[in-house]
Amino acid sequence: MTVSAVMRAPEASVLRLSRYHCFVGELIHSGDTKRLTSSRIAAELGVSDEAVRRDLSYVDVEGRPGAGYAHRELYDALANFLDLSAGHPFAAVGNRRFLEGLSTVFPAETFGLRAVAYFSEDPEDFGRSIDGIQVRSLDDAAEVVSRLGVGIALVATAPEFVPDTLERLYAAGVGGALLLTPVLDTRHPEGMNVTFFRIPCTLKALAATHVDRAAEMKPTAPSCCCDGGSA
Amino acid sequence: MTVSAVMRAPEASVLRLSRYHCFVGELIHSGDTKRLTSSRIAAELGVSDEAVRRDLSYVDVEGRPGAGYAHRELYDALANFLDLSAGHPFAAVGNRRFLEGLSTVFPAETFGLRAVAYFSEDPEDFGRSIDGIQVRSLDDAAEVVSRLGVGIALVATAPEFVPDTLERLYAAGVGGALLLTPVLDTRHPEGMNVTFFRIPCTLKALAATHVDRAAEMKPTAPSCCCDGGSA
DNA sequence: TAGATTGTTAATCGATTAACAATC
DNA sequence: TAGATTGTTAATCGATTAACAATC
Repeated sequence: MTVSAVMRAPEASVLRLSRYHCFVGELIHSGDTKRLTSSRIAAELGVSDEAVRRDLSYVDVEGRPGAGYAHRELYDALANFLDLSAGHPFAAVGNRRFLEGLSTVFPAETFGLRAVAYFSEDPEDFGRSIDGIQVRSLDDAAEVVSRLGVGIALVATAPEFVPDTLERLYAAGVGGALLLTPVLDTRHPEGMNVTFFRIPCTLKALAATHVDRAAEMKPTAPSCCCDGGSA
Repeated sequence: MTVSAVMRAPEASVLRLSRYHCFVGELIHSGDTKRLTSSRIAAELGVSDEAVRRDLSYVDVEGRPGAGYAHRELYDALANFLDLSAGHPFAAVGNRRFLEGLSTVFPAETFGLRAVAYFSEDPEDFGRSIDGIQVRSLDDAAEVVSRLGVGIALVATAPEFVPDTLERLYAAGVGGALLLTPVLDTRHPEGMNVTFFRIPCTLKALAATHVDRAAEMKPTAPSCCCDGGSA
């Protein structure tokens, strides 16, 4: 990155950069020593190598022409850019069963993250623990969040609890939330960064595209999903 | 839609159209009779009204200038465009706990979808039921999927089972999958439409943006998240 | 050096926004 | 009719791809 040409990285780049962070973390973890070049990252992750270099230009790291990037250096630079610590803490909100099941679907440590607080909207869940972490009421959010220094949360409550949950998390100091509960209405605390992920909408979109009605119109274009149908 | 100007709807439009489908479905369900205009949809869903009209131009429906769209007509046209039936069936794959918890996070019927088959990779789960549906082995996928006419699936297995799961689903006739398990590698059966959703990457991206380092560079631009920070 | 790969500029592509005539 | 809203065209914006000089 040249010092003068500081510019905002597009959302899409930030998302890809976070994938590179996961990927390089995995390489380091597995003791990989092969050359780490933009085209290797690109091939592995299904993006173009120009995109990788363009994305990395937002990050304070330098590659070596002819050689590529140093694993650790790149990892640290990405972590720094993304404001991530080692085993970056996050909170999760949802019913106990879901939270329990989640940890096998998404083994946080593998990705350099760490669940440090669980909240539920169901009083029956309070006090029970998941992986040694007590499930608590959102009433405790402010205390827990500030004590553990949590800035981001995964939210998967029932739909009716979403607005309240987001407000309480934000009030407690959580600045960013990934919302897995589908809600149509996007209102949320001003200043809070919320990523809305809508399972039903994504499923519906899949129903639409898997028999692509428009396929007959673009016979020359490459097939829709071969180069990574990511969202 | 004019008949001659058939063109492929962009991915982003399809995703928004599926949100309109959810939204209009909810309006119908709640007996709403207020005018249904592009600007109303736009305001409610946090998109621009031009985008709504542009999106709807891909769909075989006509609005009435000065009046807007007929609820039912629009709903049916959207369902038709998206290839959706009423209570569109989908399968879900994951551990039992997660699947159980999922149904409160994502009440499918509310969104015009219906879980008709559950699969687990854990033999302990086989035979137990969730909401009256037996959890089965993926060995039964072909039979179940073809019998129930399932075309799409929600996949949330542990990471190591993902490639096998996708292959078996595809072999069983499932053409589209939403993958909630984070995987870096995007390889999947050719011809299968897979949407990769990566919880850890999205969380990391949130860590990056909630203290937006680049904010100081674009003082004139509107704040990043006020008009719907959707992904 | 020769080969490989970076970082960046220019060209392309696609999607969003603005604007407005058509029309209920 | 007058007011409101559609459908679409043109203008803008942003992101991706291509290309290549710089450089290890």
